[in-house]
Amino acid sequence: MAVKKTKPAASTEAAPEPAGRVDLGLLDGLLGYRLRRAQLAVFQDFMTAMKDYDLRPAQFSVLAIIEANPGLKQSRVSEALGINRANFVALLDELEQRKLARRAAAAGDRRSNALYLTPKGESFLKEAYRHLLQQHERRIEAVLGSADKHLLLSLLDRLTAL
Amino acid sequence: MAVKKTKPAASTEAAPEPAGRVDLGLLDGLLGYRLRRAQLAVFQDFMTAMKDYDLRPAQFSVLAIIEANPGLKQSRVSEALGINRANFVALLDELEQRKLARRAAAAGDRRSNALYLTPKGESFLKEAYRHLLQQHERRIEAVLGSADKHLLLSLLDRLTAL
DNA sequence: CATTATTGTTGTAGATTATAACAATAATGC
DNA sequence: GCATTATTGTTATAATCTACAACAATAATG
Repeated sequence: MAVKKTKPAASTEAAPEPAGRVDLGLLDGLLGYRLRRAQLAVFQDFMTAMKDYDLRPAQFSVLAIIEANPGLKQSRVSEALGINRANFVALLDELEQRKLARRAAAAGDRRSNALYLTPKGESFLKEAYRHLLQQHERRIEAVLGSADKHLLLSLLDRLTAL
Repeated sequence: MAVKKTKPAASTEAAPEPAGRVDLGLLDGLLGYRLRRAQLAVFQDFMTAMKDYDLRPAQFSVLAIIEANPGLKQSRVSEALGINRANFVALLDELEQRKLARRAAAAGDRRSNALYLTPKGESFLKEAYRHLLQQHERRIEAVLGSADKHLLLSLLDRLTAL
């Protein structure tokens, strides 16, 4: 089928293929795209730092909310984190199996569970957070600096209120 | 079990339950958490704007990359977007079925596909992008302003290089 | 006290992401 | 030239995440 005639002969030195960088085109100006890439990088770094603790971002967030609001009802914890209450069940199940959190009877409502950290959960969270500051947040401040980090946080908050 | 003695009697007016806001605790200072919330809000807004076009962020990104790099090989497109090449197949299949993109023979490599937008894909992408600017990016600039948007973009890029 | 709402839960389906394997083809070493 | 190795697109599969419907127990309401 004469795919390759006599020879390409290179019109103007014809770069073989690697062709340098890929143009992002319309993507370049889209905030959502740049936000997603940054978020993936940060979560990746978070998970690397938490590898030894076997703690994913969602699990950490649940422990943190419970620590700051002991006795909060299960539905309100999931709601605060934007996690579907049906999906929250298995998430909490695992934290309970690992003896980091516990479901207790809620005073005055026999439908609800009041959530607490176990003593083990308290120390585990403290330790994980300490390690997170030393590894993860440290790397972030290395590229952002403290001032720009706080600036970024306030810019992000304005977006969350979209 | 005497769960409720005679009566709670309210120690200090004892707010019934709603208890105002939930304390974010350790989460409050974590960049990853704030980043994720912002990213979800922005993607949500993106999808709302693209509802009539039936275009998700990943699909838009593929079209945008192909438009900016016509003839780029399939593997390089997926690589540029950080999409596993196995998962990229079905993604591209759908765009091809919708006659927005097409696989063509790559010159000089019978293994590879060179990707192009169809004429329909070109106009569809242009139209979708126009609508995106008018709806989505407009709302973003309403809360950020142009200067802060560009500032945010540069801060995000520094994080991506983590 | 009958009706309606909420809570935790299970089951299920759709998306997303990662991995392994495979055939076709290309690139490389000798 | 030819055997070996690498790449490309693809399928299949599993893990994870998310959303939704349904249900029993319980609470709130009229």
